[in-house]
Amino acid sequence: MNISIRCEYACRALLELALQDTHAPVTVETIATKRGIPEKFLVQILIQLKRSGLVNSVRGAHGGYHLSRAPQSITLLSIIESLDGPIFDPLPSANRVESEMAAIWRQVAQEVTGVLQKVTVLDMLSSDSKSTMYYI
Amino acid sequence: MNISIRCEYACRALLELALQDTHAPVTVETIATKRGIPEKFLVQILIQLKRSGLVNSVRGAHGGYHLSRAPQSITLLSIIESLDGPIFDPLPSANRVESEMAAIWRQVAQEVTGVLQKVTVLDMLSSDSKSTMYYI
DNA sequence: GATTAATTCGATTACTTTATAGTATATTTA
DNA sequence: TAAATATACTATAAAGTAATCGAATTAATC
Repeated sequence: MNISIRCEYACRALLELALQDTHAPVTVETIATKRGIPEKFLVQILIQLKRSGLVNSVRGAHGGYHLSRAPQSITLLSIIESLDGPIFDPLPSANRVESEMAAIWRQVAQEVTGVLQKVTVLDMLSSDSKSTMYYI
Repeated sequence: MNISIRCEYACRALLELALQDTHAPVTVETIATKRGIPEKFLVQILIQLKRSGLVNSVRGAHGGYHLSRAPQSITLLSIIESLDGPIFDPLPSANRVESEMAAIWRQVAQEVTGVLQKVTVLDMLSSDSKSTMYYI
């Protein structure tokens, strides 16, 4: 029950993109340097975020990545699911068809989903000291 | 963001112990057989549950494991933390002293903690078809 | 055409989880 | 006290996942 470092990196990257209110593309290298993320790892993360439709990319000179929609419409749940797949899935009862715990796991999963849906990139932006000077 | 199979096994074992309303000890072998858990793996799990004070053990002939307190006072949070340590800890920002996401992660961790604290072994028992005939 | 930068692919390293085996220790019963 | 029962502990193997690196390819701009 933890957040993978992939998700942490993804959130940091999205924070950096969210600072570009003009949606101007930011290069992988810039994000990696400014947010302290291994560049090659970040590439993979951004590709997944793109496949899930959270970001878009522009190739070639002056290219890079930018958010595909407004920060307040990108939830923490969508970020986590983009990288790790659906939360609590598969249920830990893989070896049995359906364990005696399945109903409980489904209930917990639903409540956690609710928690993660309430948090958006805009919320992250508000608590990010690096961005405070910009977004006000 | 999933539940480990250790937690699943731990919950199944606790369900089995909770069926013994007299708190009579149940052997590892019995639990393993009835709940489909690898026996030697279960031993490790039960030792952890004992160290956390969720169960007690009796050695020797007619020994085994039993709950240390009432099912409704054992929460899912305490089970998960007994096996995996504190949830959302360490925060995924291990490489930085404190990342720009730390505040958000703490907030999410607190809300998830709340969800897991509300579920007890008694709740699990209620949704376990194997125990329905007994606990009513 | 040269440059810039994303995209894709393959391979590798490190770590964690899951599972098994064997031995030691404690308790009960006869 | 000997035998049987059952937990406690240690070590390690097997499997799976996470994280990282390098090189070649594709696409856009200048």
